[in-house]
Amino acid sequence: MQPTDSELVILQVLWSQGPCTVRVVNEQLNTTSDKQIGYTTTLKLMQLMAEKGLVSRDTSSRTHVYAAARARESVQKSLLQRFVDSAFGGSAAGLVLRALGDGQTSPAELAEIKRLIEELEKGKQDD
Amino acid sequence: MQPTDSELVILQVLWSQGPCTVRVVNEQLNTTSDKQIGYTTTLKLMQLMAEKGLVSRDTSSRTHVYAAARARESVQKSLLQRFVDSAFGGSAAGLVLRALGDGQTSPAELAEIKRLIEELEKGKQDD
DNA sequence: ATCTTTGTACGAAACAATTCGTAGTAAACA
DNA sequence: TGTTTACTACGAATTGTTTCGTACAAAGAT
Repeated sequence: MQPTDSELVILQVLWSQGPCTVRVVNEQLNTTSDKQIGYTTTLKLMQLMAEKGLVSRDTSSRTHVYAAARARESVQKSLLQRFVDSAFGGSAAGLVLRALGDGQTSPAELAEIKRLIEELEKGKQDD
Repeated sequence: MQPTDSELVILQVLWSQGPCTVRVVNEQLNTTSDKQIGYTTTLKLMQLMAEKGLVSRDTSSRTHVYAAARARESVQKSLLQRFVDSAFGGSAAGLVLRALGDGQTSPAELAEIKRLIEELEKGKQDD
């Protein structure tokens, strides 16, 4: 199952910080963004995420500890798949061209992408 | 304002076919996808899209004709911006690397992307 | 031992997206 | 002209997401 936008924000915290309590996540959200969000809102969201299987939780102590159930890369990949299909008619190349066309990408990043392309062209599959 | 997923599906029809009536769009949706959707559902959606400014409509004849209000490229660009921010922490390069890493991209497309990168490296901005 | 703090659970409200039924009207047609 | 068809408008049900208040229990402090 795919995370919603709010769920994704929480997952980002779990991915960068590792397993966290609700309080830590909630404070992270409130310091990172301008928008304030209530503690029980975060709690409820994370409980629903646990039901959906997006996160796992350790309930062995009173204060539960949550962890992302899937790796960041894996979730990004499936979100990307859906996004490419709906917005770019399935053409990953179309998306890439538009993403790079902005001139926002640094020379170093461009070089890295070029390197990847050259590897792909050398015949091998996968990253 | 950004289109929702369903709205985007309708926009895709309008972009590829040009201005259309509700009936044409609805038939397109029902032949393209497996899921059947009622005529009034499509109508309502397109009416809401007109209110939101996502489409314009010509009401001079009884059968209204709808057209996408913004160009495909422009909408793709803003959807992409949002997507990169929420799923890739703002890193377009990260997204590109993941999009290409699948091995789904054809050699011709890879070549085109490489060409774009080389142009960008040559110093110029824009696509 | 009591009071305060910190946690979970849960119900429900607020909002948004999607779906379709029904009503009414203009057009086409017999 | 009277009937059927094709269209728009609109209300409302349904579903999903986000929000938070309240209730209650465990832990910690006095």
